[in-house]
Amino acid sequence: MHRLRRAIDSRRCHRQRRRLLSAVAGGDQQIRDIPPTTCAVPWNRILRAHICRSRPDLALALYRRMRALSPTLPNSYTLPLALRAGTSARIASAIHAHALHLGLHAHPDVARQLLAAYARHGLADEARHVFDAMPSKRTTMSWNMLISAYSVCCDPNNAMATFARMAATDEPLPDAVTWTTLLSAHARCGKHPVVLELFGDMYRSGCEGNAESVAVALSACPYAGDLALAKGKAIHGYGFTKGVVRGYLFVTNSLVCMYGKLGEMDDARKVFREAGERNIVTWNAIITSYAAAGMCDEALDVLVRMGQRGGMAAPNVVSWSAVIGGFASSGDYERALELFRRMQRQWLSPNVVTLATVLSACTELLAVRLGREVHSYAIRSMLDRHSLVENGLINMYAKCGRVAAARTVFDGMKSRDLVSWNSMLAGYGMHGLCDNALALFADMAEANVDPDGVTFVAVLSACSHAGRVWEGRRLFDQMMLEHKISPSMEHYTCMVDLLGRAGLLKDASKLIETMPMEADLCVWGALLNSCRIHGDAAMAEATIAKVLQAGAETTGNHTLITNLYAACGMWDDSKRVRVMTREAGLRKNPGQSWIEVKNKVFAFVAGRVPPSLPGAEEVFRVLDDLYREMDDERRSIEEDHIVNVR
DNA sequence: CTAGGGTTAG
Repeated sequence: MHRLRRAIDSRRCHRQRRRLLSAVAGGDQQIRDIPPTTCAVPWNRILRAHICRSRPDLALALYRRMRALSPTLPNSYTLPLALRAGTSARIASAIHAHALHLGLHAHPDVARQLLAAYARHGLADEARHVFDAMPSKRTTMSWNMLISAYSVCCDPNNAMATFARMAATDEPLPDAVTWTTLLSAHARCGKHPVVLELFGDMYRSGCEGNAESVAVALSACPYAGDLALAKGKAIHGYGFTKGVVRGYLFVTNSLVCMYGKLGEMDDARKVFREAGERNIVTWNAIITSYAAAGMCDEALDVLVRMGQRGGMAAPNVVSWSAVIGGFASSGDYERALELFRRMQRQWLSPNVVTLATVLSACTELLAVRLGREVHSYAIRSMLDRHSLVENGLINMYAKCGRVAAARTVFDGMKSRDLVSWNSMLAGYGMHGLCDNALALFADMAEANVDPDGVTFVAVLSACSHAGRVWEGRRLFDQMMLEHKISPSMEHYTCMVDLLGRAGLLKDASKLIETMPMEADLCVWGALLNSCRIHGDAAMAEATIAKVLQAGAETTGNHTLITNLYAACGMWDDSKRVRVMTREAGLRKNPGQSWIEVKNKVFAFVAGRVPPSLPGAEEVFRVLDDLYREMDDERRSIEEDHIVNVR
């Protein structure tokens, strides 16, 4: 019946099809001249042709034209084709609406393609709706598409629940694709331990591991803690026995990356060398491995070699971002920024990840000017509304002292994630704007965003800088009782600082005693600093005894203690520790800084007058003035603190 | 003439 009708349609529409084809070949203007028709078949053929030639834009234009001529023209063949051409969730919903209008939503082909389209774009609720209403028997494939929808929208819990629902029904069994989809649902939102557990479940259920699932499992290995390398090697071996290592690019790439992330450069290089085939991802994986191992020059070298080889694998944004990120995380921010410039000179467009990396380098260098330049670049390339860039901007502006600019970015965001809130709060905290921080913290609760440990570090340090003991104590309790966050060393450091600065030295030292972990140097340092501020030599002495007893024989520790004695006016003790330090053979690298004036670099080493500094006397006179001003400022702030505590 | 799964940069 179907075939007969298609034959009749075909003959009736033959002439129309030819006119359509020539109109389409002539470009978009001529599409408007296509005569009205009552037959969908010729349209469908051209739609299919466009999709086969990977021109979804032309296919969609044709579909729009078709509906403009007559909304009832599309049939059960047209809608699946249009859905395949759809490039956004919005288009998928529009075609769904057309299907409902035409009464074709229950047609098996239409329903299946609707489910596929919703899954591709991660509209899980809509996918679920179509799935539940599907007329035909549920197949493994339709289950897989629903699970995939949850995977795409980063909802591993519902992916798992759907998998459980599928397992509870006895008809369609999960296959390798079902398992792989479930694995990737967890991998893409960072639930790496679950990925490895599920990979084990998959093996135990008797499902054959294939290249795709092995690739996902390998990508999760570097996050498996102490057993990471052992697990990675086990899965490597498993893949080998299944014959999915050699000749499977995805697995090769996953292996290079896994070994690289674990710092096993020899293994990473070995897999890379022995790979029969390489693509851009393979090259980027080896670049990333070098960068992760801190071998940034080697990473750059590979990138340059890629460029010289020419042809197939030219370096792309990922290659460049990886090298830039490598330099940035090794602390060489200047090199990172220099490479960012070089990348732009090669006419390669940075993307949101590149910008986020570059912004973090700007932040560390306190390079607001360059940061603003990156901001304007982001606006021009329309990347400024992406949360990754926005969070980077908030962080950059806040840490560079432009708190108002940071707030402008924050206020302009359409949706704020935890990182946005934490960056803004930390910005207020580090500039002593405690009231702003506390107000924003209240807004955060209002917006139903759950704070995490980082949030509390930000607000607690804001309180400690402003001497707000009562608020700080309340927040600390709230963190533990309401939010069930167990305090980390950082939180204790904040609290010791808060209590100590306010002069509550006994409370601070009592808190250290009741801490569930061994206090580290930061915690002791906070207490000692408070002793210094309040001139409590006895408490300082007792504290130092405890630090020495804890036996942290590091240079920094000795220097800290020396300075502390000196600050408390206990010069004899200060000298004693200094001698002790020298005897222990510990020497601190002297602090250094340098400035560039007219292409000449002037270096300053702590405690040493530069031999060839013109106008040294003048410099030191200005410095003395500055010190005096800073001291006055400090004293007035401390007086404020005392007033606040009372 | 036909759906679903995979690797790299933060």
